[in-house]
Amino acid sequence: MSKLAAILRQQGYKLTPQRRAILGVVALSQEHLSPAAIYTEVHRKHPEVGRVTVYRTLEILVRLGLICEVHTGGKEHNFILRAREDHHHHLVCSGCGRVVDFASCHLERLERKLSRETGFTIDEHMLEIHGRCPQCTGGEK
Amino acid sequence: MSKLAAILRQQGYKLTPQRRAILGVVALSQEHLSPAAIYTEVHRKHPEVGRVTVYRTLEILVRLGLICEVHTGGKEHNFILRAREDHHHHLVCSGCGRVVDFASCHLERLERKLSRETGFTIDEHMLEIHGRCPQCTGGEK
DNA sequence: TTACAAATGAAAATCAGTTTCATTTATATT
DNA sequence: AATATAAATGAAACTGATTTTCATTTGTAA
Ligand SMILES: [Mn+2]
Ligand SMILES: [Mn+2]
Ligand SMILES: [Zn+2]
Ligand SMILES: [Zn+2]
Repeated sequence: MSKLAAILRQQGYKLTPQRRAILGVVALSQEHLSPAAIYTEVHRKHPEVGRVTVYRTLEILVRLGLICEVHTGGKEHNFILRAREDHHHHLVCSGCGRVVDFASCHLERLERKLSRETGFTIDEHMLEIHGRCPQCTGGEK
Repeated sequence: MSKLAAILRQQGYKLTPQRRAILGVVALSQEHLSPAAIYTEVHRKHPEVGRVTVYRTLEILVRLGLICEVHTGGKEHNFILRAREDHHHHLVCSGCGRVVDFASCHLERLERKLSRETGFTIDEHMLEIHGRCPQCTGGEK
């Protein structure tokens, strides 16, 4: 039983063949994946898995913090396995979708300032930087 | 003739009543607006303006760099006049959904460092901070 | 005026994602 | 193993924002 499956089980979710299949695809991919891409991949080996189940499984994985969304600018949602660090940010290439992780962001001072000025209690932040990777820079879109 | 209208004209776009109306709404708003919100506002005074024209005009304004998109996390696109600030970020209350805007984020050094290390050309960043507003702090999830 | 490419909008299409609901199934309990 | 049952599933219908199509209108230059 995979790591993800074990966590799902432990959280009280049933371990269905459909979920196993989806978890397998998500866990093995190094790239960020759209629900459609996951569906296509899963469907190849397990034609009994429906699109709705892909969406629902992704929803659970996000809720449990096992995957996170990558905002790529397109109209589809994109998800990627969450790394273990608590700071996990993305540098996304708007040309090819390539994603570079980074962890340092030095937002502590900004957060303290905002907290002081607004009275908010700060829990977390989401930071994404968009640009073009070396291969996509130069070649026009 | 407004500033925006003049630029449009100068770029070879025809100055239609519909575009004047849309430009007026966008130029006067201090907030970021969705196409639907702009349509509603414009439609009040100029019922002859259709939704499609709102979308098409916004597309032109983005292309000319006169407005920019604000990523709010919702499903609608949101746009705001470009002139005002380069940076537009959100502090979001996870309790009640209240949103506070802020502009300073001091990510220049981080962006330079990432650019140097990865070879990426940096275009923009999206920063969202989540927490609980004064009214919601103390309450449960 | 005239000419005509540009612009418009009603309607239809698209497209990702969500909801509904009748049916199936994983798992805990006998 | 048999049973009970809430959870999970998927086909189909729906949603809501955006896009496309295309017949008609219009701003602008000549
Ligand atoms: Mn790239
Ligand atoms: Mn805002
Ligand atoms: Zn961070
Ligand atoms: Zn709040």
